[in-house]
Order: sequence, then C-alpha cells, then structure tokens
Amino acid sequence: MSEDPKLGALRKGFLEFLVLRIISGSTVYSADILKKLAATDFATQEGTLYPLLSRLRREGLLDYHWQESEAGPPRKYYRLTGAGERQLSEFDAYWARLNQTIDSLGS
Amino acid sequence: MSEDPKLGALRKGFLEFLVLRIISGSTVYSADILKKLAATDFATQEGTLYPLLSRLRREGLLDYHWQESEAGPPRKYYRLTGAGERQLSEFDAYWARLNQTIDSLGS
DNA sequence: TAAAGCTACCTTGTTATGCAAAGGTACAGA
DNA sequence: TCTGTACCTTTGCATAACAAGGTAGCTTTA
Repeated sequence: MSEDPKLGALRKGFLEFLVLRIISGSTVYSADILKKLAATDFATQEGTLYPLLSRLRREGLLDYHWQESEAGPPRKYYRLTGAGERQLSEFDAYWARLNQTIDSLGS
Repeated sequence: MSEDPKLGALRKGFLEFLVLRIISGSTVYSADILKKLAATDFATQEGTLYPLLSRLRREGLLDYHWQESEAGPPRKYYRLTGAGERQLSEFDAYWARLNQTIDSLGS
C-alpha cells in the first residue's frame, strides 16, 4: 500500500482530463469509465466520478442520453459536445507543452 | 492574461518535481531557479520557492553550502542528496507511467 | 561615515480546489 | 421482498501555491 504522496500530488487535475479522453470517441456510462480508470493510477469511486460528470455536463462539455439496460436500471451514456472536444484539444496541447518544459529543464 | 484554470490545475505538485530536476546536475541558488522557471508555465515567486526549498532540505532531498557573491550577500547553493536523486528517479518513472496511461486511455 | 538601495534570505497567513468518504433514493429482476 | 445496479448530494480534508510582510548584509554614493 501507501504510495508516495508526492506522486499522488502529481495527479491533481488529471481526472477531468482523463474522463474527457475516455469519453471521447466511444459512448460510455459511469461504470465503464470507472472500469477503465480502475486499471490505472487514477482508480476512483462513484462518489468522485458522479459529481465530476455532473459538473462537466453543467459546463456544457458533455451531454448524455438515457439508454435501457438489459438488466437493471437505465443508464446515462455520455458523449462529448463540441465544447468538450475543444476543451480536450486544449488539454492535449497543454499536456504536450508540459512535457516539453520538463524535458527542457531536465538534467 | 487569465489562463484556463483547468490547465492550471494540471500543474499541481509539479513544482517540486521541476525544482529537483533543475538542481540535479548543476549547482544553483534560488534566483537561478526562479529564472529558469520564469521562462515556463511554472513561473513563480520567492514566496513560493523558499518554503519549498526549506521543506526539501528538511526532508533530506537537498543540501546547500554558502557561497560568497561577487556583489551582495552570500548565497545558498543547492545540490541533490542521494535521497534527492532517488526521489527524482521516482518522479521520472512515475511521469513516464502517467504518459503511458494517458496514451492508453486516449481516443 | 552615514544613509540609501539592492540583493538574498525567510515566515506567516490565506486561498483555492481536487478528491474522497459517507450516506441516500429509485427501479429492475429473481 | 430482497438483492443488485445505477443514479446523486453533501461534507470535509489535505495541501499546493500565492501574497504580503519582514530581517540583514553588502555596496555605493552623497
């Protein structure tokens, strides 16, 4: 257990970025997202993801449509809006720039 | 002005990482570090850097020696300790892993 | 030689915010 | 009616970074 907290700090702000990436291209609902994240250092819980999805929707980066499940309650399937795609592009570009910066300041 | 705050959030926790990288290999004092950062998205102030340097030294990742300046007060020149080098390696490895994760979750 | 100004060091609030934890509702199928 | 799935909200914490203020020594200049 017990990861170095310094490494954890590096993850701040990434969840939103990753969720946008996961949604981009595919059509997924919350459990799909959690599953994809579970395999990574960004594993998280419903209680974290739902408020994030709601916020992104309020901000107009996502929308969703209800879809029946074969078994169980219906699900919200998410999709990026145009604004969401644009935001994701910004993230990607910024990410690339951070990588450059880090390389350039390296030993 | 006014950068997208979403992008700013991605920077959290990086300053420590970058400072270690800057110090690694060279021998620098605070103003050198500020200068190198100033050219990047991580530009920051004395009031941010000094507490960080003090903390890293308390944690044993850095040490320093006083050195006279040609003009003005003496300066603290910083250097990585063994533990600091190890921490930096961890950061680098983690960083590489984050990049892989992000790629793998991309569209 | 006194004073002003610059450089370098440092500390103490305060803010912002990402994320986790915990608790809660509703509906479907067995 | 019980279990499992899926939705959601509220509360709190930890901490990174900023802002502002403060001390002291060196150099220059009046």
